[in-house]
Amino acid sequence: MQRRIAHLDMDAFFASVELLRYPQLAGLPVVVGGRRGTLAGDRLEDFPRLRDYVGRGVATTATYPARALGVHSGIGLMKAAALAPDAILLPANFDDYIRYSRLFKAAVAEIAPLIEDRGIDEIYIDLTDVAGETVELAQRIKDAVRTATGLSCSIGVTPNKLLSKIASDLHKPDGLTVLDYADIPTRIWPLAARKINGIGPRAGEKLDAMGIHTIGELAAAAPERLIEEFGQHFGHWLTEVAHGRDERPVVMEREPKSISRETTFEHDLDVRADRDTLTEILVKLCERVAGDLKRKGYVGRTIGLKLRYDDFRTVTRDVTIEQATDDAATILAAVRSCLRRVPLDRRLRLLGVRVGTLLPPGEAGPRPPLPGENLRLFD
DNA sequence: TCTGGGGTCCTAGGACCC
DNA sequence: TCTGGGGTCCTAGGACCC
Repeated sequence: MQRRIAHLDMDAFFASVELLRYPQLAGLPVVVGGRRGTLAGDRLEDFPRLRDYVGRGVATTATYPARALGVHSGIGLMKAAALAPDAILLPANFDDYIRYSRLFKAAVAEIAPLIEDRGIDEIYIDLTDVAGETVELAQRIKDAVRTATGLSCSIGVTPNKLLSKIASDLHKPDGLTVLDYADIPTRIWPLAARKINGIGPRAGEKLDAMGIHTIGELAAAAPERLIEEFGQHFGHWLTEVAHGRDERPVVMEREPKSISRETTFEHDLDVRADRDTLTEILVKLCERVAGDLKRKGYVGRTIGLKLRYDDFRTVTRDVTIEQATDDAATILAAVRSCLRRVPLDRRLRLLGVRVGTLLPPGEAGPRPPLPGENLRLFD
């Protein structure tokens, strides 16, 4: 039986939440990003402008008027300032966004409970067993989200997650798009291959170089050629998605695989001259990761260190310890052993700490045997 | 004055085991 | 002048996503 899967994406989520608080900014180019700062007053002329920003932040979200000027999420704020110097720059208020995220998800769950979380502003919804005609149902969900939050969203409904993700983006903002397999040649194939979730900048570039620009051209490409260029797994997947095939289920719960914290410094730090500062940062990162683990009730066995040099090269080292932990001092000791294995001949711009191989609450059983420990002869 | 922070998944080689 | 084959775990890096 054919499924009915929705993808719901909040429109310019962070920026839209900010506009609820500052309605006087409606219709203006607004960018959310940068380090936290405080706003002075409510008058329009008191809001900080992009042109005054100095630092290493990136844009998290931009309102549609800001996007029209070329400011998209992920762009460096200094670069964005060159494109839209008069745009208003607001610091992110994550507590607010989490609050609104819970509100919209709860509103959807009242109508359709089978929801998969895809981050703070996106969900998949399995509507297969929910009664009602598709367009009316999708409109009901949009209305419920608006009533609960005052915010608009875009929805795509199709037989699978892959197509719904593409469909929800087709008529943003405030979109409602329903597609079936029969629509693939006319609605999906003309789109750029990069529109497929999972084809990023690198794969997109490589496809371009192969003369494959649209999803239709990808569907027409010889599967053997794609496998030759991209490997068995990814190559085969490219053929499948180009034809709109995707059987992934909507999954409600998932155990986390790792928990991490990282920070980019205001300016690059020198390993010798700034060693005390770096030490302090690393200790704090370990404490924050340990706090996250405790709060969420996990322990982990793989402790990782990440660092990024001033030339943006990133290296990681990790070590697996015997006993899973959520203890800051234990994590720090493991991080220290990682630090000894990494070249420290350049200035640093980032440090990060990660704990993986997590055990869910209550499953922190006996440590697994070390290699060679279970020595048995002749069995 | 380029390029955040928190994640997942895949690949690939070596160690080790049966 | 022979030296399998399959499996898991560990580590490092990279692509990608929100």
